Amino acid sequence: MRILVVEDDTDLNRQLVTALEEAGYVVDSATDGEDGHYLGDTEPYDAVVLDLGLPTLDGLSVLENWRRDGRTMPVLILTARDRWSDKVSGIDAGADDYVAKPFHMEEVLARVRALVRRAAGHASNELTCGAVRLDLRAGRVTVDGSPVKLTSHEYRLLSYLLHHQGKVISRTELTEHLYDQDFDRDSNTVEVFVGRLRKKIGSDLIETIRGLGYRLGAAGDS
Amino acid sequence: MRILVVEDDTDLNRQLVTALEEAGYVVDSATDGEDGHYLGDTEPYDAVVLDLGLPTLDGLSVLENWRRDGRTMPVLILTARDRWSDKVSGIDAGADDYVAKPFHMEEVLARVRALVRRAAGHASNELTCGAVRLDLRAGRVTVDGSPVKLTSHEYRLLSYLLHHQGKVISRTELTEHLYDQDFDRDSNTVEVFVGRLRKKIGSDLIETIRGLGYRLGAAGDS
DNA sequence: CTTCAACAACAAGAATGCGCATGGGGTCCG
DNA sequence: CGGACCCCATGCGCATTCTTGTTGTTGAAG
Repeated sequence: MRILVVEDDTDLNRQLVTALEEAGYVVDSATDGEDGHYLGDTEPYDAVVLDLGLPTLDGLSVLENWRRDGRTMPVLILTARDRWSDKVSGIDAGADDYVAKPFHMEEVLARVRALVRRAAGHASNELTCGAVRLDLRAGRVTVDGSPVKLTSHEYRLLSYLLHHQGKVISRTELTEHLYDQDFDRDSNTVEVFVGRLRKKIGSDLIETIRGLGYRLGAAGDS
Repeated sequence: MRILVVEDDTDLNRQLVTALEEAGYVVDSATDGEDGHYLGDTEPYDAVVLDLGLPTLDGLSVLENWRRDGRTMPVLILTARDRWSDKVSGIDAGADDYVAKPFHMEEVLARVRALVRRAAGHASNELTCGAVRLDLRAGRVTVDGSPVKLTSHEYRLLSYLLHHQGKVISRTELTEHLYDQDFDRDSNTVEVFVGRLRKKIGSDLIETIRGLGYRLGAAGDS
């Protein structure tokens, strides 16, 4: 999962990025409204953490522009406790959730988790497919009840596939969501990881759709 | 575990800090309401000892502000014996426990212990994981029944991990809770202590989650 | 039916970077 | 002064990641 953080306070920005990365996300960040807006328009994020008070372009405008351009990724607004009216305008502009500053990092993480989850249409913190079960909160994976040890990239890949069960995921989509901006596109890294994952969780789960990509779950054919 | 003490009587403040440090906590302190409020808002404490009669900003207001900002750490109120009504307002403001002045230091320590324990979801004063047993009251650790001698930092580390069994704890989280404000973040001190602790209590207990942090107990992997 | 091209899976080596052990220097204590 | 303890820096080992090359598979054209 790939997250965008737009926050001008460099200190807080770094904190957010660190915490999100520790939680297993791939994170890009911007410190002003224009950069943030550009990134959100051009890169496919699974969620955005957006501060409202930003230089060069106000957070609300950023959000409004995104929505006008048809960007639908979930957005978590950071707002000062006393700026209550912002919340109302934020709702109008298309925000999905709020956290008031100052906040507990834990709370932001929980809300981001919920946003990503909901955006993919899941209700619980556990994703399952066949014998595979992934606990988002503890970051733990089990197959048939017995725990499986995954490296961080394997975990991210599985998490993304589980969030989009039944959908055909192209290789480009995977690289875009599993890596940050600058990544060498022509390499078969993804295939290698799919292979490893299959070896660990069973090869019948991830289906290859030749020429298009991969699909997890949903025994349907094409 | 990291504790915040807010108490304007410098004498009492020092006593509290000393006693808590001797009990194995990392302690920050403030002598007026504003400083205290700021610290509680910005640093991640595991518990707070809060006097009510404070200069610049009343203790109750400090507490109310914290709660309104979503700070959920347990707070132990110090209140004068004859100000009974404070207790009621304190409950409303979100306090977790009380001690009436004058008090026995032992009582404060016991209550802080209980608060930290409950906040982590434990009922007893003994934390165990596998063969390791930690007695919070006596500050003693045994492995397979035989006592183990830990230095104060080793003890703090183990205590924190035991309080958060099964959770992945990042290095940043550890430094934040095991050290006070000013501490050089980029050094491998934490790893050194994890290494020492493993040598003393057995290396199979603390699991390394590469790139994320450490986890104690819960044999599951990810 | 054969051949060829495109694509995917796999294997194995190379490179990166993380985590760990070790030892020195500093500080606080008796 | 000596000892215990803590912090920090260096260097090594190894897990993880990435690349490269080869083999296998599919589908269409000759």
